Amino acid sequence: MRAASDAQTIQRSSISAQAESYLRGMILEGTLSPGDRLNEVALAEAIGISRGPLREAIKRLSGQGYLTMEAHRGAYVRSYSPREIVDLYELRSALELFAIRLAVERASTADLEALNEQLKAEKARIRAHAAGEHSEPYVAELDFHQQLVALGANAAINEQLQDANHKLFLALRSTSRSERRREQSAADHAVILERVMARDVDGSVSLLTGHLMDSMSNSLSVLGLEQSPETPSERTQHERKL
Amino acid sequence: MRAASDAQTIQRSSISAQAESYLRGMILEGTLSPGDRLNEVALAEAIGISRGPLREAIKRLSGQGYLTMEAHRGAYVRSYSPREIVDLYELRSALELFAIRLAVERASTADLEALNEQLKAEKARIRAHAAGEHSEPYVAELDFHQQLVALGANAAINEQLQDANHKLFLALRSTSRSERRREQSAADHAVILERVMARDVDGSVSLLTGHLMDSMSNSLSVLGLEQSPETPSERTQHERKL
DNA sequence: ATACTGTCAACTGTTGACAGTTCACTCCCG
DNA sequence: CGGGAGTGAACTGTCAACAGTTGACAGTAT
Repeated sequence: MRAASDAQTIQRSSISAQAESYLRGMILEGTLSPGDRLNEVALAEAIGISRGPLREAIKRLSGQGYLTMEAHRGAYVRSYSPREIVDLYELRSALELFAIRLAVERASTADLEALNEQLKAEKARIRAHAAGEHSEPYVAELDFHQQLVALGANAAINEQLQDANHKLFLALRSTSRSERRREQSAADHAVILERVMARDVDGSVSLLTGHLMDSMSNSLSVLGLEQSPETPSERTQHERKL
Repeated sequence: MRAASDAQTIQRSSISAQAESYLRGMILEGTLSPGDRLNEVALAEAIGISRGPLREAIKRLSGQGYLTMEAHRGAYVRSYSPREIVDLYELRSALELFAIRLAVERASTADLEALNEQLKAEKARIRAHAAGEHSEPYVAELDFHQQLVALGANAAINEQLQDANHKLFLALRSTSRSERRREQSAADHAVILERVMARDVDGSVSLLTGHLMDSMSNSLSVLGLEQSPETPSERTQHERKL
């Protein structure tokens, strides 16, 4: 743990708020992995605060779903079962497919063009990173989805989507994505955005549907899971029809 | 406040967990209204616990979005602007419209029939309650949506939907619904369920879309708001097309 | 050797006291 | 008589000590 020094440097706002973002950072960046148990005294000492504010931060994060708590046994970094991962993908689909309709309706042309520029820049960056091997590109890809949905101008949906994306990111951190996949993904984005700029609701929705499906099935296969733990044929069939 | 006596009686699990469900109860049942400030010492004393666990409960509820916190000024019961209410309605639509597709795919005929029976019973109850004036029927209506979505068998979506419904319930508590509306709503439910039982995806989706739109526009007009605070024509147009 | 029971260390849950901030009220000055 | 700085009560933020629970380990009986 890099702990204390960093926390000291922040030194602003309430200690419990600091602890919260510090902990969230540790979780999101992988210092704390799913399933890990949080030892209060050790953590508090490492951060350089007392247990009170730390406990409050833990409670808040558990309210947000990043931690689970067992009575008298402490807090654990939440881990996700294959089923829960599929559920999260579906949740994400529900939000994005609705949001893209809103975006087609509401987004200003200027905003869309700005996003388009950004997309081009990212494409170039991916090529440049040919063997660079950062995990950034995945974050960048999430960014596209996030920003596209943001153009739907619905704060509640944005918030939920960001939450779902964070959790998926956690659940899938271990899986690395192939160069090939990344380029495909970027290409998909471009086509989707093109349809949105043309204000084509049905086209946008169907392209995004396909993109989300690909993304899910790819992640699941990398994890060594079949598409659908329960009812393979039905589930696939459903996704196709959507 | 009825406070201490009740809390004493519970006496199980951790005090902070007690405090949490106690507080959530007060919020959901209206003892605490949106905008109210929570005084820690007074609340703690009323419940009969010390401030530590109470603060933890507050932090957890704020993580779940029921409370907002201002530094050195305490916790407030979250209140919703008209815009946020519209956003919540859209979030709910996004979740339900996706979930009903899942339900059409996955729900067992037996489960659907059970829900159908329940619906009939409720219809009868609404008639019986002619001038009974309970707020229950609204809860019952939420129940239908909740259960229908539950048949989609996606825990993440269920959870988010329940959350959205709770928040809408809070935001709209003051508005009372006419007898006429309630019967219309129950009738809608019956038709929707009928389409689901026929495994008709498109029919279910379009009926549910209409039902959700009606529900939203009705609530907003009761609140004295126009459908869309921002761009009336566009927004309405969008909803129609959906 | 195995199963059961009692003990102990480690950790979480809770409390009351202390420190710092905010807000409202008062008092003074223009 | 109105407005602004000063003061104090009330409240939130933080801490360190205390109490209760859990799980593991060792010791004993079968």
